[in-house]
Amino acid sequence: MEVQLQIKMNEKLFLRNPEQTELGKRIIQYGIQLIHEIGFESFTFKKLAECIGTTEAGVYRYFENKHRLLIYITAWYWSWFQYRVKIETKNINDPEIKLKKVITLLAKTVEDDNKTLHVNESMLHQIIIAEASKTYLTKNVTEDNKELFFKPYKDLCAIIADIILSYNPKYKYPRSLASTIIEMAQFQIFFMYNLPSLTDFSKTKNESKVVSFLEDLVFSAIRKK
Amino acid sequence: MEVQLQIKMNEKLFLRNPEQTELGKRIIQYGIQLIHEIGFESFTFKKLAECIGTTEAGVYRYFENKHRLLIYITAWYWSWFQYRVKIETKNINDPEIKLKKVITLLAKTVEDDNKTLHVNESMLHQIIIAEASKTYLTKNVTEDNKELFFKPYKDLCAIIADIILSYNPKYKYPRSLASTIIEMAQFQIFFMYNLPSLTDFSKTKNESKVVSFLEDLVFSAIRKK
DNA sequence: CTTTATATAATAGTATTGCTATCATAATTA
DNA sequence: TAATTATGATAGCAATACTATTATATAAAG
Repeated sequence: MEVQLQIKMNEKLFLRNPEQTELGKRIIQYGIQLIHEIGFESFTFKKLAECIGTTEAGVYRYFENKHRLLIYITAWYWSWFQYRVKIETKNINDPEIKLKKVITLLAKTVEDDNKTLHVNESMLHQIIIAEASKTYLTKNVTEDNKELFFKPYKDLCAIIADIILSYNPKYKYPRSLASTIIEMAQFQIFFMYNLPSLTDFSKTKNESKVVSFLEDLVFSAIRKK
Repeated sequence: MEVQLQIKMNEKLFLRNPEQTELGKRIIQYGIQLIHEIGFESFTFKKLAECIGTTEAGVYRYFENKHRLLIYITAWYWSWFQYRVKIETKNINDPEIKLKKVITLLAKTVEDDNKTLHVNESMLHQIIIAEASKTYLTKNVTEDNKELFFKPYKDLCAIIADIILSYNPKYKYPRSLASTIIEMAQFQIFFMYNLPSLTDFSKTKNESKVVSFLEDLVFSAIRKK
């Protein structure tokens, strides 16, 4: 039996649904690969088109511009991540264990999930680390936010905030702590590999250390005093 | 008596020292203004040139490209910030008070410091919040890091890590906590204004709340248990 | 007081980026 | 069989990201 995973995406993110055609799927697949390879700044639709044997105009039929494509794959990632959180924390009632599970999921390298054929999740995770902040660090944040482009990210933040509150209902900053965990999971990994003196993990380069740091930080903050 | 502040910048950041000429200073002054106004993505040397009454080629004589200019002003900001930390924590021995001072400096709006005539620090702070991550989230990090472009940021991180250690010499993650404080001071403020559901400060929009959150986070983590 | 160096202005030019538009054709669907 | 739909092929255009050349004004050095 084969199980396949389909994620329902915000329709305003694309001009034509890339999940529904062969070319569309290749745009996503090789888009992820190319951004990973050369970085978002050097990435162009022309290069992507050459890479998948179509024309620039062909890619533009699916996405308004490369920034929209980045938002699309980022939103896809966080939706997928939320699904993982749900299945991985299923039947766990202890909020401490739940929270630890989430932190591990956030900071540890993912293996490619074969349920989504054209998405390499491991590569995607690396893109999220290096590029995802660029989706919202723009003059368009407010508009893009109104279109609900960041909904998957915000929903995840709300889910984590809820776990925090169920651990300690009196903790005053559940959402800020949630967004801190998410962002720092990405940033500390990026720093560890690229600017190691900004972390304490320079020698080992082990994502478990990031997990330990975040767990210590979070549970110190929310432990009932 | 007039006191003026000069910050010695890494020579590799520019082609010609902008501090030493009139045009150079205008490039910095109006560069900050224009990036603040239209965002780094829309910012071009052509627009800047028009804005200050020179030509595109004129600006290129000072900076290799706009990314270098962004690194320059970011490095300037962190150098200046480090100087502020030094004078503001002078004669304070208690590491707790020191750390609180640093957090306040990080998260609270700065007033324009008249010691630096051509730099509007308040505007610059807003650029740091929205654009500074883009200096290192590139495929060039490693190279740029080797050229010491991020030294001011890393030095500040080390200074904060030292204060953390003097508060609790046994704390295991002083550097990661330091970079977390710095990054989160910027991100929580950005979220508060632009994606408020990622924070707990949506209604008040008050930077003091960010300070409270960070203080709570930091001192919970480093308090001796 | 002349020579030299320095800073800028003015202009031109080129490759790449970031698009939009049009037309033809192949493959599906009604 | 007709009508969509998806793609391919080609063209074109304005903006971006530079580099190069020449002229001129000014300041510093001899």
